[in-house]
Amino acid sequence: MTQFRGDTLPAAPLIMAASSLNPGFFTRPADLVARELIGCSLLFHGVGGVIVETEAYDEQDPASHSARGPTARNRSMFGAPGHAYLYRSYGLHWCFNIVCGVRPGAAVLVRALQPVFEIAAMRQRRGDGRDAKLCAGPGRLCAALGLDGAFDGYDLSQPPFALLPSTGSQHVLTGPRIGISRAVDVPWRFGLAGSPCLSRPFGRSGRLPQVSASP
DNA sequence: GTATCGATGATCT
DNA sequence: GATCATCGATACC
Repeated sequence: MTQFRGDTLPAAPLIMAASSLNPGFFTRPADLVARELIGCSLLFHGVGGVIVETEAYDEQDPASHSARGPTARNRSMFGAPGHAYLYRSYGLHWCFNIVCGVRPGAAVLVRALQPVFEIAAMRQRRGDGRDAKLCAGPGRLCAALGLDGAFDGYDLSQPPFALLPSTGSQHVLTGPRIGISRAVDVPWRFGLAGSPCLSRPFGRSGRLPQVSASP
C-alpha cells in the first residue's frame, strides 16, 4: 500500500447527478473549449478527477499535429467533436486529447487532473509519489487512468468515459504551451490558479485568458 | 529548487 | 535521418 505523505489536495467537488457536457460545448474554438474544460471532471472506468490543465491546438496552428492535414496518426482529430484523440509521445507515453473546434482538425490536450475518484487505482498504476502528481502531465494522466491508443476515437459521452460539467466558475491562468518548438508564443495553455496538481507552474507570464472571438 | 540527459519508437521529411 | 504536444533519474545549487 502506498504511503500517503501528507500532501493536501483541494477539496473534492460535489458531483450532483450524472449530467454530461452538451455536445455543442465542443463545436467552438479550441482555445475557448480548453479554457472552459478547466473545472470539469474526466472519468475513465470511474477513475479520474477534475481537469486542472489543458492546451488548445487547431488546424491553422503550426504546432498542431493537424497542421499538414489528415494522416494515419491524427485521423481522429478530423473526426467528430467530443471524441478522443490518443497518440503516443516519444515512443513511450500516451497523450489524451478531446476533439473539438468549429472546423475539423482541432483538439484540446488534457495535461493534468486533480485526482478525486478511485485514487487508490491511480496509485497502483503509477507507483509511489505524491497524490497531487499522479496525473500532473499528459503521460502521467494516461498512465494513472490506464488510457492508451485502444481508445482513440471513442465517444467521450459514453462509457467507459464520462465528462462532467464544472460545478462553478474557476480562476484560470494562461501561458505558452509546453514542449513545442513552433508557435511558442501562442498562449494556449490553461490552468487552474493555485492548483498543486499542475504539470508545471504558470510563471510570471501567467495571465487571465484572452479567448478568441466567435468565428 | 533548476539543468541536463537517456529511454524509445512512430511519424514525417 | 530528424523530430518529437514526455518522464524520471541524476547532478548540482
